[in-house]
Amino acid sequence: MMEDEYQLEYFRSEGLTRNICTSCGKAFWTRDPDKTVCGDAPCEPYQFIGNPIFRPHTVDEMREAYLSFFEKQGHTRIDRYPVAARWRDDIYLTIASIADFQPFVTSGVVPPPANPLTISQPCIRLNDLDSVGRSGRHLTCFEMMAHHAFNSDEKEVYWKDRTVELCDQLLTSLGADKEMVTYKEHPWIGGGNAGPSVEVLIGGLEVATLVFMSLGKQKTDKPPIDLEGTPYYPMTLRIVDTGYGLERFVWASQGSPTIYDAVFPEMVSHVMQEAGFGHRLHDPDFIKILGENAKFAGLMDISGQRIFELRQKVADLIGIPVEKLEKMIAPVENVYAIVDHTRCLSYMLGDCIVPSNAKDGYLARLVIRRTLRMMRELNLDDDKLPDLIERQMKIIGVSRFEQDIDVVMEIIGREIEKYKSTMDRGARTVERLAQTYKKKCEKIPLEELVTLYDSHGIPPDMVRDLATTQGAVVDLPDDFYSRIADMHSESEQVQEKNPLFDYLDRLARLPETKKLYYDRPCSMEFEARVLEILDNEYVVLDQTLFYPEGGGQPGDTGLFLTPDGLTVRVSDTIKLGESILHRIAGGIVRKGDMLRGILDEDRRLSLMRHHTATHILLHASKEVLGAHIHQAGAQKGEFSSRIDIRHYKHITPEELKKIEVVANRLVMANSSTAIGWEDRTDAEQKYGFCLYQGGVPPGSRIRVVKVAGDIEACAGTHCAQTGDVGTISIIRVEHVQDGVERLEFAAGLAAIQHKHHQEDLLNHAADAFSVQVEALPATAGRFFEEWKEQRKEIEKLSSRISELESKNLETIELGGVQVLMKRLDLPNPELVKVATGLSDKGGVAILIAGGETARVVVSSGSPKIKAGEIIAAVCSVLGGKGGGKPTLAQGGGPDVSKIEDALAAGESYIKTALHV
RNA sequence: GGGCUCGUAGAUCAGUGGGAGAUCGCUGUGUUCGCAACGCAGAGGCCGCGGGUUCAAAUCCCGCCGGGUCCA
Repeated sequence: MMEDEYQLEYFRSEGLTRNICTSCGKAFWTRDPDKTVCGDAPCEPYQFIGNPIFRPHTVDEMREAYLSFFEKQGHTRIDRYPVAARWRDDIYLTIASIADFQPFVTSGVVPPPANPLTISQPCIRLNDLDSVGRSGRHLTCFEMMAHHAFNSDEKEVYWKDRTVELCDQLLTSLGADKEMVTYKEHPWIGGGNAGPSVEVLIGGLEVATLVFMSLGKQKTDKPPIDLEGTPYYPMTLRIVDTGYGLERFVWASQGSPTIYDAVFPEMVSHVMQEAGFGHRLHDPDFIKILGENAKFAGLMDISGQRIFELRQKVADLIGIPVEKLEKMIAPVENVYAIVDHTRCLSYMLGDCIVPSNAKDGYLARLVIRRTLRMMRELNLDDDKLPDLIERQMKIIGVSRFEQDIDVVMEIIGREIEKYKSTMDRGARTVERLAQTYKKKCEKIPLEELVTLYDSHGIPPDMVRDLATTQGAVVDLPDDFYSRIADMHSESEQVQEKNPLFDYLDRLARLPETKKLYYDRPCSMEFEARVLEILDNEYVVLDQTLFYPEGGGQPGDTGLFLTPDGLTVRVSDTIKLGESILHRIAGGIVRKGDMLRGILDEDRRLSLMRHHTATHILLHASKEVLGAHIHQAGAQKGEFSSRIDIRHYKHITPEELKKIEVVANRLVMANSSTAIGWEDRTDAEQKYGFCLYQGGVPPGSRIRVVKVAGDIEACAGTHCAQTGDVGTISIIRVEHVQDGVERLEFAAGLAAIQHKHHQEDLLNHAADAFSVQVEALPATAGRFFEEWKEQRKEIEKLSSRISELESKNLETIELGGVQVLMKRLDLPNPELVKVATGLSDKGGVAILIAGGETARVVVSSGSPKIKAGEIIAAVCSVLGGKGGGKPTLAQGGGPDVSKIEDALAAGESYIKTALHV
């Protein structure tokens, strides 16, 4: 597949030959004609440990060396993008440098910020979490250094030969020997795109991948190529997508045992000191063991069970028992992982991710909890985590982050508290469970472990450890986590297709609907010609003032006036493709007619006020709560609207009032709203990704709305001045999910209406107590207190009554048993007391209370008489049912007039039972 | 966004349709020079809220509110 793609003129002119790896069978290019293996793991072991390939560089030095090299080669240096991929709705985290430019640049909709360009993009990948710290080379967070060129028919920048040539020159500029480099052919398919690619290997380490993205699943006018049974079409853009691993370059430049030692020297030594084995850093035997371990780990894919194989191999080589090795290595691996994870967290939190139980916030929490778990294994106190993260942020450079370091510290502190309480709660739950199963002499079943993990977040190995100390046995299979994964994957659902999509073909023939609502946001009437009518339900016009649903703003409603003078109701407006559909409810509209359109003015104005108010509130929240505030969803309405914002704790009533005041100050400042279409790339560079609060709009140009300091890409209709909003009143705050707070508010007249509604509620409540509204809180409090006291008093009195009653009651003797049968109009608890007072002494009582319905209590102290059976007989006379235990039963029935008969039925039952 | 799970005394929790409970804490009291420990007595509950089913709901069903947790 694609063999021809690798016959580069550059390879030929430089004298490289194409060999086949005797180990893996893959083709590779090399300057050494005798080379037989491709140079990748596991075909070739690391050769650079203790024997660096490049001149020594720190992380910062290496990044600078790379970027300035490509700058000198005509590339423009671009600032890094955030690790939270807010410009995309398909991934949460930035996983590669090219992710910065997807989908709009790579699909050709938008020009790149520069061409060619170079960047060092921090990326986060959590796929190989288990290997981090152990393999010596895996990281959750790494910087992908890259140079990208975007080639089109109009502009050819450079392609394969130049890319490989630049790579060669870069490597030699860093001090590498060109003879050692191999280029392995590695066709690349992923994410709907494909193309030839080469992996760049040196000293047994893959340091870069050069991808030539040139094919896509999306249809173009060029003939397709078949790859693995799927047709791929040549793309309009051919993209040079390179990825150079910054950390791997630094590692290879230092030749240290692991990547972690090279990348985070200060952090590794700090955490080692904290964990109490810092002295080992200078122990040559220990360093040798680490080196051997890393070399073997480099040759293996260590996941799951493979870690045991690795341990065995290294132990054999060094000649110590595997248990001893485990004891030495495992804590160091934890140190490495902690150091990696804390840097990952610095980027996540520094780039304003808020930990949560959903979405990207969950990924942050996952990493935090993993880190805490490993710290506990090293006996490091939880409270040391903020310090570690602070150190990392300072090493990276605090100015490189948007989030305030104090906020990051507070977030971490809160997460530690949450983790502690989850673990404490978990420990208690496990303890109880262990006792239960221990008593039953059973193993704790898998099912319980699944519930503990899935519903309570308690990892199974913790359950096992805790249960064992309680003396219980746990049934824990090795493939626990994959079982959980299987369980979850069963519940996948299919996405519903938009039924309107069927109209797209018909609409494609029509000209784009002219959007009058942008030019004349305050106009409410217009004339337009009918271009098309779909299924007598949707009307398409040549132009319209009706705003279609979008950005959380509902579509406009209103009327059409036809040439015949008839009115047709417009119940909704929807955008589909480049056309705007007006949904009509009945009425007759003909193609070609000129119509007069009239909006529901009050509704539309209210929606505009709410939309502008949404932007103002977001800005006010940011001012009060911090830089991390961004929108997690919003819905506008005519009478109230809501905006969901990311925040790491509950908004207090004081903060809420402050937000409301700030928002209303912005309203009163009466600043003008500025709205304009801007080039997407320019806007992103100018305003940052805060632009995308309500999702990412498509297209090369975006509509930028500036309201009171807030700048967003937004398609909605807005007030011309902030003062037009009138007033903003926050109705309530709601906690939607962890890390997300919902503000519900009303603007303009709706705020006044809301105030009226609140007043009505208060007045009604005050009327019920016959007091003034001002006295309401005190009065309600007093009533509730008195109610509770009186309830207690009633309880006391009625138990006193039942005491007195039971003293006065006359029993009869039947077959040696004291029997009481009586109508007694007392509440049920007292009936029970009277009855059990007798049955406790061996007697039997049948008590019936009258009222709306009859209530029966039967109590028996005699083994011969079952209360549950008597009650059935008694209640059936009363037309009802009842039941209970042999000693005590309760029931009732609607037929109050039959109480005497019911007592008689009870008596005859007892007589039969006692053979009297 | 989807799934699971929990809301009962100040705290931690039992209670699978029929008498609201345990442990700790709290108050008083006894023993003590005093404290601790212990003995005795007592206070403390809209069983999250609202509907429904039932003769009867803390318990079953539905909705809401509030926590927790796993996954994408």
